[in-house]
Amino acid sequence: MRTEVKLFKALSDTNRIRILKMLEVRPLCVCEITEILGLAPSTVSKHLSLLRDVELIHDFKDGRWVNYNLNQSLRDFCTGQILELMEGWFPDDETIKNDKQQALGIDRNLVCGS
Amino acid sequence: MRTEVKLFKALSDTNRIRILKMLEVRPLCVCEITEILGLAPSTVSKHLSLLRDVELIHDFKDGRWVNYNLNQSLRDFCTGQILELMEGWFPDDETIKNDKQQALGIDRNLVCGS
DNA sequence: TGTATACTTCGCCATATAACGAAATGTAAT
DNA sequence: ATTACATTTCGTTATATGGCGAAGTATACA
Repeated sequence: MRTEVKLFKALSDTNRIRILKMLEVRPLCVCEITEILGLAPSTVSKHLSLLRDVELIHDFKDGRWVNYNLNQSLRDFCTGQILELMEGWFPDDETIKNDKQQALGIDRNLVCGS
Repeated sequence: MRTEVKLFKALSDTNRIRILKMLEVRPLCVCEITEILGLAPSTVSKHLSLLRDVELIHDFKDGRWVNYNLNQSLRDFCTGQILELMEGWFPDDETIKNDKQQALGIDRNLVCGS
């Protein structure tokens, strides 16, 4: 039961939900997510490591960037089911629509180190 | 998004998960749940009102008892989906198996006011 | 080798949460 | 009416959480 409670805890935060939903669009690096959320990098990093701990997301390096994407392998029963379910959620949420729009257009070379 | 975050928060606690799973067996009154969880009645009452707030459960009176059961009507998209999903979860969890066993056998006339 | 950039870890603070017991409320039975 | 019992509300306490900035780590480029 521990795992599942941790999974729900990971999902119990607006900013973490926003991250998951923007990763539906495409993989993003930390500074892109930071830019979209408007939080401190350290805060975003903490959210990401929490989401990674419960295997909702996965990270892979690309040079100096760390990219995050949704866990595609979905080995874990509960986690996979929840991610799949949430694909149909928030269709009309303005924040999420806006986040996704930004995720599409954002260019890390312009955003990072600005 | 508020609603969904509140839903996940409601699910982010071991005791509340236990309550939901024991209510799969049958409706229970507060003192029965209190007995099974081994918590103070005030604590259980608070958990129940939290679960009711997000419409995961429903209450109905029976004399001096307040019974709680799972929200059957499942009007809300997310809540219903989650409840349905969770029916397949925790099949081997010892705590939950034991809780359900107790829920089956418990008699409020013996348990309450003891 | 040194510097810039991306990210993480750490330490701190404010707020949220889960627990309890005591007191309040509501209902049933005497 | 009074008493007993079931439940809820309130006040308190300890711990968890989310936020930040500063310091540390890692990678690329000059």
